[in-house]
Amino acid sequence: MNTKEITDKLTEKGLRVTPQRIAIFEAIFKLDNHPTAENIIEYIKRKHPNISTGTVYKVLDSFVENHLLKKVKTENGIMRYDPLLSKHHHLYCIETNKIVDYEDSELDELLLNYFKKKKIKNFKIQDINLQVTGIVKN
Amino acid sequence: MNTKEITDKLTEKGLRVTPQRIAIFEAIFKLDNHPTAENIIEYIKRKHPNISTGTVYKVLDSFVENHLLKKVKTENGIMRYDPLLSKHHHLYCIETNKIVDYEDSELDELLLNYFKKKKIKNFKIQDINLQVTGIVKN
DNA sequence: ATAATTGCAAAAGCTTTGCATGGCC
DNA sequence: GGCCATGCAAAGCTTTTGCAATTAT
Repeated sequence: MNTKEITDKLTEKGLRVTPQRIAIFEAIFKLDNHPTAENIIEYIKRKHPNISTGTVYKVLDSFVENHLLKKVKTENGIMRYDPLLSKHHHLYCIETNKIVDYEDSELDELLLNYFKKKKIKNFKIQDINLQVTGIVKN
Repeated sequence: MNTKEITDKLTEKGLRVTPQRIAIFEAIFKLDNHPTAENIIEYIKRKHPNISTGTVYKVLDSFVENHLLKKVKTENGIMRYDPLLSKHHHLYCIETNKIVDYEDSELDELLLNYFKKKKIKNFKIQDINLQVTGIVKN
């Protein structure tokens, strides 16, 4: 994801292109492990020491609203950010806090069929999300 | 769940029986909708105006550690508490913030079999949890 | 030009902590 | 009596907010 691609994505969504926004976008891809706001701020401050916390939070919110990122909630309540936009689930490593994306349409169909058959009363399903916790092996 | 039952449960776990602990346990059952710490505090203060925030958090932590409650993380990062201890999933209502328990062994088997067949590389599964978001209908 | 974005600092909101006091076993 | 739990208040941490100054279009 280079600067031109980021610029295009922002423009496409009607968002103004600023150095801060580009830096935040880059950081999320470079950091790669569903970073927290703090991770992002720390990373960016190396090159842009003046970026402010408030700005990063505002930009992240706006990216989530504009479907450029997804917000991922975690065990301890700290939010993390995910650039993978297609439907997917997450594997949570309880030892390292790593979050691994898990994408499989067979699983999604399985779940969809299950709930089609089961028919939960008094509840209209909008989204089904699997959280798998365990340990990453090496 | 009456006072005697609560007392027994606490004793069984080697926890001292105090009026605060009993009140907190009662509150969670009376409130019934996976209450937040704040919900619990507000409820208890009607009868026990002197109970302190710190105590409630400490007691809740200790209950979770001793497997008398489960902690439920939510969309916005505020923790909620669940007295249902058997394996189950949650339906999240995005309109009312209600959390409904969903228990079905057929679903659990389905998931278990799926992952037995799929074999995720480099990951040892400990727990599988489904989060279904949608709208409660009346 | 003008409307949106940034930086800064203050504050909010939930949760944790330390310590003296009090209560349970 | 001894140890554990409570109350209180302070502080911690993540996130939000308000506003003047700056910047993108």
